[in-house]
Formats: sequence, C-alpha cells, structure tokens
Amino acid sequence: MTKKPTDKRQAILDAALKIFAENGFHSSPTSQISKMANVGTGTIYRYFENKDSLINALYDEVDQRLRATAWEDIDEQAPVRENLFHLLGIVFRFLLDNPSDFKFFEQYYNSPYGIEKKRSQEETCDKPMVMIFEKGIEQQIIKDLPHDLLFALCFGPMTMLIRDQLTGYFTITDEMIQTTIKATWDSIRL
Amino acid sequence: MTKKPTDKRQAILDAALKIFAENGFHSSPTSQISKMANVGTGTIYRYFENKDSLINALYDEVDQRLRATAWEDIDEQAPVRENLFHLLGIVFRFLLDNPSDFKFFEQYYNSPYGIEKKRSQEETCDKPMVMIFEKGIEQQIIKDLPHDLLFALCFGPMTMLIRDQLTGYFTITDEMIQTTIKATWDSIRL
Amino acid sequence: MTKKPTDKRQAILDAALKIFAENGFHSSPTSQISKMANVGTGTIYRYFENKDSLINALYDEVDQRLRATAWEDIDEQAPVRENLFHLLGIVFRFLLDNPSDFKFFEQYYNSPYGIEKKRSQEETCDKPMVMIFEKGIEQQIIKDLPHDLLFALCFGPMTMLIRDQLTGYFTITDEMIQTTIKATWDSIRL
Amino acid sequence: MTKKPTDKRQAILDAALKIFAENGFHSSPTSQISKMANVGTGTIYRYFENKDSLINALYDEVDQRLRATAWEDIDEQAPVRENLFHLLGIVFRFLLDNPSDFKFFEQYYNSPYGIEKKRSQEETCDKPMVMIFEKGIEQQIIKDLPHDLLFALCFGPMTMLIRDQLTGYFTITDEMIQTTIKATWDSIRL
DNA sequence: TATGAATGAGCATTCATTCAT
DNA sequence: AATGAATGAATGCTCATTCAT
Repeated sequence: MTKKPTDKRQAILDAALKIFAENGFHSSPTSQISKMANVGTGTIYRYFENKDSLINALYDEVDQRLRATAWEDIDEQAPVRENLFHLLGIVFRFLLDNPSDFKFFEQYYNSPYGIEKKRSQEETCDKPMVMIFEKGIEQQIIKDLPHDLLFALCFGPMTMLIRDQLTGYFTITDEMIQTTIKATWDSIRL
Repeated sequence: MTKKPTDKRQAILDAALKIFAENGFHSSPTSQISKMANVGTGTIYRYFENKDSLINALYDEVDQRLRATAWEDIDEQAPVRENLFHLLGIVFRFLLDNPSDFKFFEQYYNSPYGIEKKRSQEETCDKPMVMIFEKGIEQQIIKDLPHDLLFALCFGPMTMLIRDQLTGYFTITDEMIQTTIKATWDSIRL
Repeated sequence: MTKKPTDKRQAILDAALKIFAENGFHSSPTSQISKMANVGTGTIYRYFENKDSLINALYDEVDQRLRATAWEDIDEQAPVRENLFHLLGIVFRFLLDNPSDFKFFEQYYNSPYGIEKKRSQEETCDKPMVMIFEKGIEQQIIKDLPHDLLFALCFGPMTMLIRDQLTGYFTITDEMIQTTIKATWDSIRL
Repeated sequence: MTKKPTDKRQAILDAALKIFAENGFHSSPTSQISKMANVGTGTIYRYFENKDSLINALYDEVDQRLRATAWEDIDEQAPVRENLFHLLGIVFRFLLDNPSDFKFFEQYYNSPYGIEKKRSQEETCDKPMVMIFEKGIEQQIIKDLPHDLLFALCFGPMTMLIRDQLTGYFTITDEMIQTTIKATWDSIRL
C-alpha cells in the first residue's frame, strides 16, 4: 500500500511546524522541510503554491487543532464558570504540551503574515468563548465588556507565561495553571 | 555645528526600528536600513559588528526607553494601587504611541534572539513592578504569587490587546485602557 | 544522451583552473567562474561547499593529473638513470604544456592553502621518485641524501625555469630541457 | 624630536611585509597594515598611490635588501668556486632568517604582479652572479649554459627547500645548506 | 505524480579609497 | 601633513522556485 497523497501533504506540514517553531520562518529553508518530510524539494510545490501558502495553510491547521481542543468536552449546559475553567485549563495544557504549535502561533501573529491574516476572532478557538462570554454577561456573572477585551484578559496572561516558560525562564506547575485561571476569572467576573 | 558620530548611529537605529517593525528582521535588508538612515551601506558596520549586533543593540535601546518610561513619576510613597494604575497606564500609552517599539519587542521575544537573551525580568521595566508587588504582598493588598505570574497577569492582557489593535482588529480607547487596568487589578488583588 | 552530473562539476573545475591561473584566487569571482563554466552561480555550491573547497578539490585534481603523468611508462626494471631522465622529461613537458596547472600549483603552495595542506611528499607525484631515489642510493649511483633534498634538487631548477618562461622571460627549448635534466643528474649522482 | 616622514613610509612598508607574508596580498586589508604601522588609514595613500603601488614598492625594497646581501663580502679577486659558495651560503641564510621576505617574494612572483613586473634578471641579486658565471665559463670551470639556466640551477633547489621548511615540512640544518650548495655546484661545474 | 538538479535574484559583509577636518 | 569616518562597489553564498525527466 502506497502513501496517499494526503500523507505527503501532512508530512510536509508536520516537518514545517517543527522547523518553523525551532528556527523561525526565514531560517527554515524549504529544502530542510522537504528533507525532514522525506519528500523531494519540488514536491512541496505540488501541495502549496509557495512558501507563504505553506505557512498560511499551517496556520489554518494549527488553528483547527486548537479550536477542536477548546471545544472538547464542553457541556453547554454546565455553569459558565465551570465551562470557562475547563476550557482555559484545556487550552493551557494543550499549548504547554505542543510548544511547536505555540511558537508557530506567536511567530505568525508577530509577523507580516499575522497582520495580513487579520485574525478574525470569530474563526479561532473562540466560538465556545463567545458562548461563555455571552451567557456569563447575560447571567450577570461576567463583566459586560467587549469580547475582545474579555478574550485578552483570558488568554493574555496564559500566553505570556507560556512564552516565559519556553524561553527557559521558569517552569509552570499544574498548581500555577490553576492559580492563573483563578486570577483570570477574578479579572472578568462581576 | 557638525554632526556628532552618535547621530549616524542613532539614525541607523531609528531606521532599523521602523523597518524591522514593519517587515520583520529577515525581510529588512541592511541596504534598505542604510538608505532610510541616509548613510552608506558600509557605515552600519562601523557602528555594529553585524546585523545581529544591530538587532541586539536596538533591543537594548528600546528596553531602556520603556524602562525609563515605567519609572516616570512613580512616587514611592504613594499607595500600591495608585502606583500600579499609574505605571500600567503609562506603559499602555507608551506602547500604543510607539507601535514600532512594541512590534520590535514582540518580534524579538518570539525569535531565537529573545531566547538567547533570556529576558531577565529584574533588568527590564520591572524594577518598579517588583517594588509594587512586594509592597502589595506585604500589605496584604496583592495576592502572594510568584512575581512572574503577577507580571504575566499585569502585562499579558495589555500586550494581547495592543497586538490586536496593531493588526487592525479594533481601536483601543482611553476608556478601554482604564477598564483593562481595572480588570488587571482585580486579577491580582487580594 | 544527456549530460552526466559530472559534466557540470568538471566544467566548473576547468573554468576555475583557467581563471585562477590567470588572476589568482582572490581576483577570481565565483560569478566569473560560473559564467565561463556556463552554469548558474548557485550551481558551484551544489558541487563544492564553498570557494575554498573548490580550490582544494582543484588541487587534488591537478595533483592526480600530474601524478598519473609521472608514473607514465615507468619501467621498474629499467636502470635508475634512465628512469629518472624519463620521468623528469615527462613532468617538464607536462608542466610546460599545461601552464594553468603549473600556475595553479605555484599559487596554491604559496598561499595559506598550501600551508594547511602540508604537502605530503609521499602522496604527490613522487612515489616513483622515492623508488628511484632508494634504488639509486642502494646501487650507489645517487648521493645518500634525504629524499626532500634530492627532490628539491630534481624539481627546483625545473620549476624556476618554467616560472621564468611563463613570465615571458624567455623560451624553453627541447634542448634546454635535456640540458637541465643532465645538470640535475649531475647534482644528485655520486 | 618628531618622526621624519620617511619613518612613516618605512613603518608602512615593514607592517605590510609582515602582514602580506602572513596572509597574502588579498587577505591583508590596508586598514590592518596602517594599524600595525601606527598610522592613520589615509596615511598610506600619502606615500603610495594605491595598494598595488605599495606592493610594488615593497618588492623593490626587499629586492634591494637581498641584492645588498648578495654583494656582501664578495671578493672579486677570489676564485669563482669560492665566491659562488660564499654567495649562495649568504643568500640561503638570509632567506631562512627573513622568512617574510621570502614569502613575499614567492607570492609576488606567483601573482599577476610578478608577471607584470617581468623580472629583469640583471636587476635582481644577480649582478654578482653574472660576474661569477662569466668568469667561470671563461675559465672553463662552469658549464657554458645560458645565464638563466645557470641561475635556475643555483637558486631552484634552495628556493624549494626553503618553501618546504616554511610549510613546516622539515628543518634545514647548516649541514644541509652546505650539502645543497655542493650539489648545486656539481650541477653547473664542468 | 514526484523528483532534485539547476537557477539567479537577493543579501550580508568587506575593504580600497576619498575627503573634510 | 595626517587622520579616520564614511562610502559603495564588489563578492561569496543562500534559498525559493522551476522544470526536464
């Protein structure tokens, strides 16, 4: 049984993610990616128009993965607070466990790519967040603030902590995760 | 009155900051920088050993600028809460008013440079933060958490909001700044 | 029939030899070499790690060529004197007929490359020389001197004459070659 | 008492000789030369039109030095053989003791400079050689060969040995010098 | 469909030379 | 006369992309 075409595409994406996360977009020659993916140099161009396309496709994939994770086990009937704690915990854990995804994301946002992409919050991992926010505001549990602000309050601290951990600055414990989520909750609760 | 040698060095740094912020390190040819700085290509290498040196020197300069701003008008005798609100407000405003500084910083941290630099929190804009944290903890006004975590809680949301604004996502109003700071305070207060 | 990959490598070596011999290593841009070889600039770097590698590979090639020539028609059973005259004649002729090889060699030895290479006499064109020397010494036909000295006595005059001829100083006739070899023989014979 | 202008010229020549001998013409920036000579970068251009001029002037100086050495203690009345042995010994020793001069010379001859200069044998260290050759031939002590050939026979072996020694290949002893001169004599004597 | 050799535009960096002081 | 900051042409090398097989 031979590889399905999808396999090559996926191998390229997987290799690209690792290499981009490690070295940055511009220090990651396509030749290195194709080598790690065990495909020919030209093959990348059969699946992606050019390097930029590959980067954007990779963003979409990582974004999908994160979104799927965020939805995981969300019980729409559960209380807002419980859902938020659950979701933040899952995302936190996911990003810590998938540092390449995190690094790629950060790089993407802080580059011309991210600016062009003009992250559309509605399309990211935040459908459930929106649901939680709206329900929380309606129930007068969460401050009535713009979603963007609530979003930044929820993910800003987490993001900064993970970045610090990845630069070797310190180690995040499970307890620290809970403490952070608790503090995050304090910042948005009414 | 003739140009001091510092002028050229500064012209290079200024040009580099703008171009790096706009295009990223790797899409910013030294030739473009020297052109914008109105100096010869070779002149950059009289002031900086190589492009990496320039980037690191630029980081130091921006860091200095931010640190100086953070210390501004801090009255050590004033209440903790007041000092924190003041400081966060100033930093928020500074980063919004100096988007190139912000973009450069973010890029730097999310690149091999930042990882090598291993941000030493004690040396950044946070001497006053440390003071505030310690005093707040001592007075049982602020949660007794690691400084790193408190730091992330203070600057994470702000950072994410500014990034969003710079990607054109929305506009941050003065009222929003105050709201954010208030929420930030809620996340760390006891 | 298509070009074998070796063709491009060889074309690069050939072009490099001519240009190096003419202008010296440092006045021979890789762009000029690639142009004369009818290949793209980057192609050089598919076959050689960098310019230094190219130079060293070229040395190996020229060395091989000379060595092969020196061995040519050597009849191990023939008398020492006959063998020596034959070999010196062949090498003399070869270097006169291949001035690029000669110039390249001289340049190589009088540069940091040659010093690093630390010419290992045993590995150059001199296996047959060693044989001749040892046999001659054993038969008490040749002076019992260090091989290095015998080597210098054999090739020093020849080298200097060829250099003079290449600088346009005068023309070496076949008779001159024979006279030189005869004199060389006189310097080492017992 | 301040430096005479000549001092600076000489300082530049001295520095250039060392640096050229060590690194080759093209790996010896004028800035490095001026630094070692303790003069300003521009100062070189007050004494020499450009780098090429400096190289040629340096050649002339080294050449003068060698010529002066060769003439040293030559007693025109002494026997040809004695004079030749004396002169070769002095030159051999000089070149061994002044490796920078030797290396510079070799580099010069094996470069486009040397070819342009078209070494005029009459102008080098060989006035005394010519005298010796002519007298020797007249007295039927030396083979009646072209001066060029006699010259190559005299200096070829010496040159090759010194080069070998400088590449670290082996060490030349005083005894070796005498042996070499003796062999050289054998090659040109009748 | 897949490959990887070949390409050449693009970039960091060097260094001979100039010229204002 | 002497200086050294400034210059920019020149060069080695990289890497995204193409295309013949």
